[in-house]
Amino acid sequence: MTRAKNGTRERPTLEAVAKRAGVSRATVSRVVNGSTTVAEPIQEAVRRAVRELGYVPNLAARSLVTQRTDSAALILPETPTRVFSDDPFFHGVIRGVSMELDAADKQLVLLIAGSTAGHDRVERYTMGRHVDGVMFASMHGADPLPAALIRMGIPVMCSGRPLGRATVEVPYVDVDQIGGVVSAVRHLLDSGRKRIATISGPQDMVAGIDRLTGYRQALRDSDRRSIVAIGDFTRESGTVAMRQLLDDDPKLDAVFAASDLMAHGALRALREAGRRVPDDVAVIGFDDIEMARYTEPPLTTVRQPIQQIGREMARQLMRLVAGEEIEPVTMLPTELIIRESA
Amino acid sequence: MTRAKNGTRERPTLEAVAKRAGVSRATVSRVVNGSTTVAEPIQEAVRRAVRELGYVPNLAARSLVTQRTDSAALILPETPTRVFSDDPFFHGVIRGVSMELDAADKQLVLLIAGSTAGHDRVERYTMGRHVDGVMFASMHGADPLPAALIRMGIPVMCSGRPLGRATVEVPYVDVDQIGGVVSAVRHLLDSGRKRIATISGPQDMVAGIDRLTGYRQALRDSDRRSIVAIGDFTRESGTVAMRQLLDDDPKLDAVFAASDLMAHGALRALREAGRRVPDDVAVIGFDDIEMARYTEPPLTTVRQPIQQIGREMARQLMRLVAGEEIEPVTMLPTELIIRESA
DNA sequence: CTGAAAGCGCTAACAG
DNA sequence: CTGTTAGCGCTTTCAG
Repeated sequence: MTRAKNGTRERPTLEAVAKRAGVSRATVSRVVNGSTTVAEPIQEAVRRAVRELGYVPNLAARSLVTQRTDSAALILPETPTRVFSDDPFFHGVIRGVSMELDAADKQLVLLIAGSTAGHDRVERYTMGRHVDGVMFASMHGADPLPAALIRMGIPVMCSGRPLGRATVEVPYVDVDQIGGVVSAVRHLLDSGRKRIATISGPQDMVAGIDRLTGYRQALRDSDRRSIVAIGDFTRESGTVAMRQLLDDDPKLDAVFAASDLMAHGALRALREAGRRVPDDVAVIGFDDIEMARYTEPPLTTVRQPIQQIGREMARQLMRLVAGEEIEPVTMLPTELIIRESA
Repeated sequence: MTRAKNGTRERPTLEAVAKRAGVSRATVSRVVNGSTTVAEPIQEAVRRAVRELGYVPNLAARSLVTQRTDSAALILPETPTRVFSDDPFFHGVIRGVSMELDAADKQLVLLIAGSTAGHDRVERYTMGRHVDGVMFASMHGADPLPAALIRMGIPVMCSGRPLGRATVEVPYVDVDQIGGVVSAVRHLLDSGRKRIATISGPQDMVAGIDRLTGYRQALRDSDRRSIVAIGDFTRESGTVAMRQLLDDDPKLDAVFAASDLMAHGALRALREAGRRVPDDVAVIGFDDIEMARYTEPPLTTVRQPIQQIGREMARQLMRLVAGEEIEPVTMLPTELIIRESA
């Protein structure tokens, strides 16, 4: 049997260390926090006492007075299943955020909140000032939490423009979604495609909305009509959407999919339907994930710097936490990567 | 420009709410924490004051006195890249932990610590009592942190037997690795295979060590000699190891890979070498990941209940946090799943 | 350069 | 049922 220690085991406090070292609590605090204004011999004595007692500062007590925790949260309002799917978005953002926070010696706290209960807990956790700042990735619909946190004075950064009319300004970093899509669709137009369809992303997510907007905008300037099917960014939904598109308009000769995963799914549906890519139908994706180079044929796609989104979010957040001013929106570039599929 | 609020914006405290509602701090505290021993009209008054002021409890202050945070950490000592690779282990454990913590209304705090600096931060974070308990998954080598936390009186659970001579007992949940491997190798022996090789996992991880032990143990009872190559659980390493194995012993007729991913990689190397599976060489993997059913041929494998590892870790941890006693080791069963590859 | 004193915001006896 | 009181463990003026 293992006996639960239950936290009740006496933990040495500053007081204890002070007594042992024969100094005051204030002095111990200074040494522990690296103040240089303490005489060397005393510093040594304090450090020995710390070591002997195994003293570790109580962070709750410290942050109660300093109002800082030296940690930041990244909130992913998704189920673990989706976070760990083969969509490399989360992976990239987390990597970027990690790197930047590492450099600032801040602890990254990852909060995954797929369920409603989870979302409520995250709200309590962040509003309760367990972290110095909060980042959001992959928001669905118009989540009121970012604005609520800002009203509480807690720094917030989002990846992707937050949906909903903001009563307060929520800063965010995004990539030039519309510009990227427009250049993709233009490429299709320029190469003489007549019937250009799109497989769009979910319309409760800003990336889904913006990419559809980009598609419509690019077609508006031409005389082509739009042909739309809705997916949810997954491979499977791409296949389903492509089939439907072929049903709707058997003569379509190009398709822009709002994610590489959906483009991959579309490739499969096209193959099943006996269409050759790019001869019969040109395909363009979005994201430039690793896999895009290994599909048959390799995917023309719009590259977005996912990892940099994470870095930029973290960097701006650190500035906010430090009390600096920042630009409310940071826009990162996208780039059309031309391969064999279009 | 967005002005940083920097946390300095006056946040209403219990005191403020109490004054506004015309009651004492204690009463407000009772209402906020759902005590029923407060007269209904007063409760209502307090709730209104809370609403009007937008009061949110300061969790640092609360946990300073309650000694609880209502959150638990799951530590993944890996880089984000590996955590988000196609190895479904992390995904499964996180899912299991999430579900169990959800049920207990505790916040899951995910700490990813690939670098040394990251590991140090995690140490400070957990030792500083930011969480009520700590879980470890996928430990490498003999990490001293679990034992250190236990000595501090912080409840700890590990997935997989912790390596290194423990000065204190670190409770863990594991699956019956050895039993699973033994049944796999027996299956190979029973079907008449003579030269059974293994692609083992990394030897700084307990899963890697135990599965190799199982292999050796099963062969010890027979007259077969062991043929070993070391991988690191990734698909790529499986391919490399299989090539080497074929070099070492071109006549081998069976291979046990310590993970399905490595088995998948091995399949590829075998195909390249012109070996048919299972006719020339039988292959067995470990994990029973989704993909195992879609390989060519489908993989015979040892199923381990990954998600349940997470659930069990979280459940036991909650008991420790509650001050209950638990069994120091929880063993979960494995099961040989026979498909076409062996 | 060091110590004393005053809280940070909250909960939990203990009285009344 | 409600208010008073006493800290939780730490940092930070302010004196000395």
